[in-house]
Amino acid sequence: MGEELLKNHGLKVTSARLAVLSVLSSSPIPLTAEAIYESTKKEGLNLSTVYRTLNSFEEANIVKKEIGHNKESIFSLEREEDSHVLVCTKCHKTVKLEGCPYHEVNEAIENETGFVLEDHNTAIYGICPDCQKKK
Amino acid sequence: MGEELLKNHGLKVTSARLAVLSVLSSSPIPLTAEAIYESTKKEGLNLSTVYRTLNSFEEANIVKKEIGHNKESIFSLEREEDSHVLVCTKCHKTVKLEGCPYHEVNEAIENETGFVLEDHNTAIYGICPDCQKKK
DNA sequence: AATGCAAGTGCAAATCATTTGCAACAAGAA
DNA sequence: TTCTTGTTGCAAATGATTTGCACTTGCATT
Repeated sequence: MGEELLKNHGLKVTSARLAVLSVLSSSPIPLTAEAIYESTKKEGLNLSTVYRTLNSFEEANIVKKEIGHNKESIFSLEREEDSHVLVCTKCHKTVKLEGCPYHEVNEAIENETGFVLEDHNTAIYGICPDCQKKK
Repeated sequence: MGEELLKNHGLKVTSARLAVLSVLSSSPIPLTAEAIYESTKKEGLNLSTVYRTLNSFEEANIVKKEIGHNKESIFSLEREEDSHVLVCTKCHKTVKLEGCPYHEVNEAIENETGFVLEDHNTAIYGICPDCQKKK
């Protein structure tokens, strides 16, 4: 399944890329390079290969790279609809949001200032109701 | 002038802290630890002292720490009004915004989901009108 | 003003995420 | 199959930030 995708984006089909792609496509939330590396242990990928793969994917617009809660990069497949996820910084539970909550606001800023805003993150961090109780 | 501030927050008054404070208070935009270090060259501070100072300041809620455009931490004084800055990623020109553009949206998300959102960044990145023309 | 102790500091070394140089290797065009 | 070029592994480099340790300083207490 990943083969098509890779070819369409002008990338050679390799087992490393297929492995990374498969991990990403089965994850509902953005992952760190490290996490992807762990999930591909069976394929025996090298961590730097994972990084290089993710970077090619990003250039090819197959994945989106954002900055995670602790400054590490996190990667997720570029999906059609821009869905956003709330992530609890305590328990890592996640909740999907419909659409992009910041879309209108950003558009307004662009119109008022003439700036073109950088693509924003799809992961929004906070503390979930359960973890608030556990306080 | 910084002495009061430090004491009020239960921090010892040291020359390092006063120096960092003075650099921060005369900057309209958030700075990296490196930049602060450079600006305090005359005082001969050690870079790790700058980091430690900034971290104490953050714990004491004197400064706000955010993630800059290239993943480095950037620090700014915690000012009363939450003013936001647009920063051009090409020329680094900055534009102040009035108030917090994301306030209502975030509140809505909190109400809908029960999450308490993490404090968000005051630096918003994009490309300014001039740099767009220079394309 | 002298003293004592906890907190602050400099320095060098450690750490963490990420990148890079280089040699070996595999994908896909010819 | 062969050739060219992109891809990978490995180990070492990098850059931002942190930390261990010995020394110094702020400041509360004599």
